[in-house]
Amino acid sequence: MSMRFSRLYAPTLKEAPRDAEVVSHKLLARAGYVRQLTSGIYTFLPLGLRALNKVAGIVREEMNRAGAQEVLLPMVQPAELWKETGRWEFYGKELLRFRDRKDSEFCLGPTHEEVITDLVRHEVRSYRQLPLNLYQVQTKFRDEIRPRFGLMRCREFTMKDAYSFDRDEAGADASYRSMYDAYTRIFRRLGLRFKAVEADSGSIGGSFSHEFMVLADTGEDTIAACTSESCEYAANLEKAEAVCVMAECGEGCGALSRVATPGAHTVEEVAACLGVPASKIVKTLLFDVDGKAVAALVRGDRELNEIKLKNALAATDVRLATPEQVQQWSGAPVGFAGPVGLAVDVLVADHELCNATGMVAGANEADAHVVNLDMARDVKAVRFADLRSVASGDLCPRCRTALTLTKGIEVGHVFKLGLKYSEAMKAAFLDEDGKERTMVMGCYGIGVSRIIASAIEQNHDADGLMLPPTIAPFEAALIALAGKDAAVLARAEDMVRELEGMGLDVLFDERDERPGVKFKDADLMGMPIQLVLGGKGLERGVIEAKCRKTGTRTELPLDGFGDAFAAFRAGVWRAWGLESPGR
RNA sequence: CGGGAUGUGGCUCAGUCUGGUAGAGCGCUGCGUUCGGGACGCAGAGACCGGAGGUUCAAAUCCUCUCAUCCCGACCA
Repeated sequence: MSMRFSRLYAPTLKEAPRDAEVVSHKLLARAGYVRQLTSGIYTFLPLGLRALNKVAGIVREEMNRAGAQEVLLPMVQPAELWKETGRWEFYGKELLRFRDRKDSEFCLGPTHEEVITDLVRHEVRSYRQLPLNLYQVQTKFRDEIRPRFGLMRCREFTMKDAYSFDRDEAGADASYRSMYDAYTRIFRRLGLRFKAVEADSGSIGGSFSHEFMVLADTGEDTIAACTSESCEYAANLEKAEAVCVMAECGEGCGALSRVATPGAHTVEEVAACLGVPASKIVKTLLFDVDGKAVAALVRGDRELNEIKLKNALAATDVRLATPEQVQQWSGAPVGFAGPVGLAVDVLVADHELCNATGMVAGANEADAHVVNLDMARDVKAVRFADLRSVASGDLCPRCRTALTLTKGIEVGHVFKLGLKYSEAMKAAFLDEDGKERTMVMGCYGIGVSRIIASAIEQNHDADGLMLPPTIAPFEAALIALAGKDAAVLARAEDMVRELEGMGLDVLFDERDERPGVKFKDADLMGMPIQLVLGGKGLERGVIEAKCRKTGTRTELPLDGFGDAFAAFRAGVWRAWGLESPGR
């Protein structure tokens, strides 16, 4: 397929819109791929849509190869289904709700577990119909509290979501594995540098999950990965297990006593005031957890991980206590809470504090702390759990090598759901023995529109986008520097047809523009291959080829162009870490 | 929902402090010259200064309210 530049609706901008902050948003807007309509909602222009469709195409191929079948579920969903699983109440404000003319309640689908489970429970009755994996590429709507980062965190976005139904755990595990493998193939084919990591399963629920992260410094998520060559451990920071190096037991210390620490609220201030390292301080953080007062303790030099706290308490809502609550529970302003004599419902501490002695903690009164705190001796009714976030250099929970932290953008997520939805919605079948059993589910998402943004976050330079050949709207841009030279234009036309014959999508820049303008536009738009045909080149029988990613330029002979180009093209694909283009 | 910022031709911005009736660059239209890395000259078109109310002889500018967008935080595939 080819397109003439003069007819392409791709309004490029010399300057990025004021509101664009992240690189991908700036460049997508400048290159004429997308326009923002309102906060978190974008229009896809022809180039953007072509890229989106290229990604979706690869996703479809690999999903189909893995045995999944495509469907299209409604975006508007009735409240009844959501009430059945309890998510009408739990999903919160992110679920955009509205009423129709008959005053019935509906929502815009942020995800489709309810709808798919409803479909399948009506149609699947026998073990013979399982396993089943259905997927769709759909527009989702999530009324994010704060959409941001352009296409990275939208309210309206394109997602591929798949749902598997199996007769038992073993089957569900096989489906999960199959999707995990399909995702690995998909992201490889897309030419992205990515990593699969263990993840918290969040509000979707379920027993275990992996996220697929595109590695980019601008990512919102932090990944903890093992640095050992032989170990594959990698996890989202929310999930990464901390290895507890226990303090030596029975070291003993003097009696608990109170000391004045005027104005020392933070760990740093207390450490400076008393001349102790932060690791000898017990940081006491107060939370309102489902309405209960909770104190969570971690070492002063550690960061509390709220997700871990939430999971440790099997809670649904965790929020930091307000200053008023802190005053009420600890009897002191923020900064002076400590585990001794604290009026809270639940006291949890990180494993690391289990045998700690000689610690410093808040005294639960203004401007005072206690010293010589022995956790085992002085703190009663405390539970221990993994509460802290791992830090760079911490030990890998698998192999005890050092961990490293990197940033990533979540572009895919596979969950093993288990029985959560099938039980709530009674999705059951009869097995060989005529016994009724509940289906075991999994769900698998890919952020299709987010992939475009993440590809750019990962690949761009001062001149514009650089897109992998599998994502770019056109694999090649052919620039004809014709001027008044009709021969150049005619030869370029022939070349477009030849390239199409080789299976390429070509953007043919036949505009009567100055060369500089055409070069700038081509670089900005990021097509992986640029071909430049000019009058002088035509005389000499050559055409210039440039790889957008590496900047490499080569002259290819017009005589025998096909073979020369095929070799050049293969080199471009290799530069992207991709296997040679199939037809 | 807290904190911060910004709304002025299509785009990026100046003008606001110190009120006097709107500017620049880019883009756009026409003509001419130019033509391998966002050319140049000449001539044009294009703005109820986010909205409402108020103060004033006079408001883009001062006051009040409001809407929108962006950033940080809380939150979230």
